[in-house]
Amino acid sequence: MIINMETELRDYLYITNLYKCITNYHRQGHQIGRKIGDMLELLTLGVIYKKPDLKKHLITEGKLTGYSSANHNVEFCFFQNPKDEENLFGAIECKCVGVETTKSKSITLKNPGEFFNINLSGKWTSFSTNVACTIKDISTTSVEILLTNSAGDAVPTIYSLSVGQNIKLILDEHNNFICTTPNCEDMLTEVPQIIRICKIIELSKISNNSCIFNLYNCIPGPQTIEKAKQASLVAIDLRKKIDNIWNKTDLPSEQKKMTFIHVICEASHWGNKSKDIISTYIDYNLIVPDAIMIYAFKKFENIYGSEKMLKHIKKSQFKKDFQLQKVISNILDHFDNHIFYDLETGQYVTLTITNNKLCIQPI
DNA sequence: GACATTCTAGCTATCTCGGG
DNA sequence: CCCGAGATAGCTAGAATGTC
Repeated sequence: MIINMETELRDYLYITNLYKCITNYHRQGHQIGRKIGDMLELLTLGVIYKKPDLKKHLITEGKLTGYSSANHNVEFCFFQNPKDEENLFGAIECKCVGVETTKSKSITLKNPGEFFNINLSGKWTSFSTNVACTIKDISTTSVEILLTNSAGDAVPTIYSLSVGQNIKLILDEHNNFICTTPNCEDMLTEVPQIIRICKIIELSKISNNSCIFNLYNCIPGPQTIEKAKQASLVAIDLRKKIDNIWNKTDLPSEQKKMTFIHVICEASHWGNKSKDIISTYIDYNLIVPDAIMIYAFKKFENIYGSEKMLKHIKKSQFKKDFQLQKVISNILDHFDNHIFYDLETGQYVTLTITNNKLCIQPI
């Protein structure tokens, strides 16, 4: 199957569907975030391995020195002569920026009947959805809360939260208000639509008949712009060194020796300014659709189990582990090798070597 | 091979600034 | 003055590397 990108592209920022998937694993942000990056690299590596003429020029984690003398660790480097790492002609850098979960405040409540409010509204909404969370009962290990919402389109609901558990208040792209079950085990099913606002209520602890709630905001990757600057600098520094030009349009592409490709996932976090930066300075920017990343995580979960799967998501494992190579290859096949979606032309592309140069080609 | 150290890259807290 | 968005600064898990 080929993912129709119309189902994912929007003209506003939203919280990626991949977030729903990885939330189910209940891992720490750092831990799972790194693995998303690694999965993106594995898929990219899988594409390269399917092309023997690309693979034979490949060096992974190469240290490249730019015009400025700065060193850049680039995930995938292509040399005409890979043995001696001579004559660089291509580089691929992968970047992902996940959902940021920031604590907004901590609230302590003592008696049944006490409550706090959470507001879910955005610039685009003409109304505001107010959610009131009222304490019904406090036991030694759990708290019963009543949620009512001003939109009136959901009946008041009672939840029982154990210490450490959370519920998520969500406004989807059709302005539906949804509250997940405590410690939601399958957010993909519970929240089928695209999420525009997500706030988390977590029961932090219970002591002396009072309970403490932590409130979190979920924000779609505000630091994409920093990643954009970082990737752009690497592209420029290498371009100046190899082709002696600053700008990607300073030479016709057939006269350039080197191509820099940037692969991103969770593309819905990349705002216009971030996209403008990378498309100004980087030759090609390719998006891996959320649906492919989600499918890959599900596949790893099925094969390795949710406990052990993270161990298998790493590049160093890929080179020696033929089963892992097969898993990745099958994932790519499942999407008819339509993995990279070109940000600028809006079509799926594949990597090729043409006239000793790294190129992309529409498929 | 076990343990320590360093490094990378993604996550999060804080600061700043502008609009209401 | 408050709030929220954008920008910056700082933090940390896991991988890579070094040391014994």
